[in-house]
Parts: sequence; structure tokens; C-alpha cells
Amino acid sequence: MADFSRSVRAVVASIPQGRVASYGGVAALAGSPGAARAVGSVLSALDAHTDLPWWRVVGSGGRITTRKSNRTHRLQRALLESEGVVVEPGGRISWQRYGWEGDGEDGSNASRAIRVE
DNA sequence: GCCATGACGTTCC
DNA sequence: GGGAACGCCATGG
Repeated sequence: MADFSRSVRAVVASIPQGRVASYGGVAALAGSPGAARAVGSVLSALDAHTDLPWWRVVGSGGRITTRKSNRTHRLQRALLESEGVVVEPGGRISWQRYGWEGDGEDGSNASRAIRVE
């Protein structure tokens, strides 16, 4: 396993509940900006044993691109909604409200307070 | 070490 | 607005 995958896992694990991060963002935080595709490869290798909140990782602009299978896509949406993330029809998510760029980046936490059910 | 694949991202048509 | 093509990086065979 490369350090990259390890970094990716660490970043994903750092995503707060009720927030979502983009593949590109995770790749950047992992130390390889632009390696969004690589992030997808890493996440695709995850199993049911993983504790990583992979469902908090979405495409650009909060768009779900989980093309692995319709089943996974459905599960992700359910999990996100379960955490308080509003998934709009079409698998779209308000990046402005739930987008996460990294720890400490949420300076405007006041306007996007995380409220868990 | 090289070729093929992929849960991405952006741009062009 | 939707679809297709190219470019990106990392992993697996």
C-alpha cells in the first residue's frame, strides 16, 4: 500500500459528520492535488470492514458520481440524509452548506452550524 | 517496467 | 442543459 492511500483514508476519516468532501479536495489534502481519480481507486478498494465514512466523499460541487453501482449510490444518499445532509433530487448536495475543505477551514461555522439529529 | 483500468474533473461540442 | 472527449494521478495485473 502506498502512503497515498493511507493519507486518503486519514483525510476521509477527518470529515466531520454532516459534511461532505470532494474527491479533488481529499486528493489535495492527501498531498496530491488533481489525483481525484486516484482517490476513487482507493475508495473503491474499501470493504464493508472499513470504518471510513466514504459516503461523505462526493464529486465536484457536491455532485454524487458514485457510478460503481446504483446500489452503492442509493446507500450513500441514505447515509448522508441520516447524518443531516440534505440531498437534493438528482443526487445534488449544497456544497455551500455542507462542503468541507479541511479541518479549521470552516471559519464561517456560525452560518453552517452542524446540527445532528 | 509497461499496459490497462477507474467511486474524477474540466472543457468542448 | 446533456453528452462526449481528453487529461489528471495511483493501483493492479
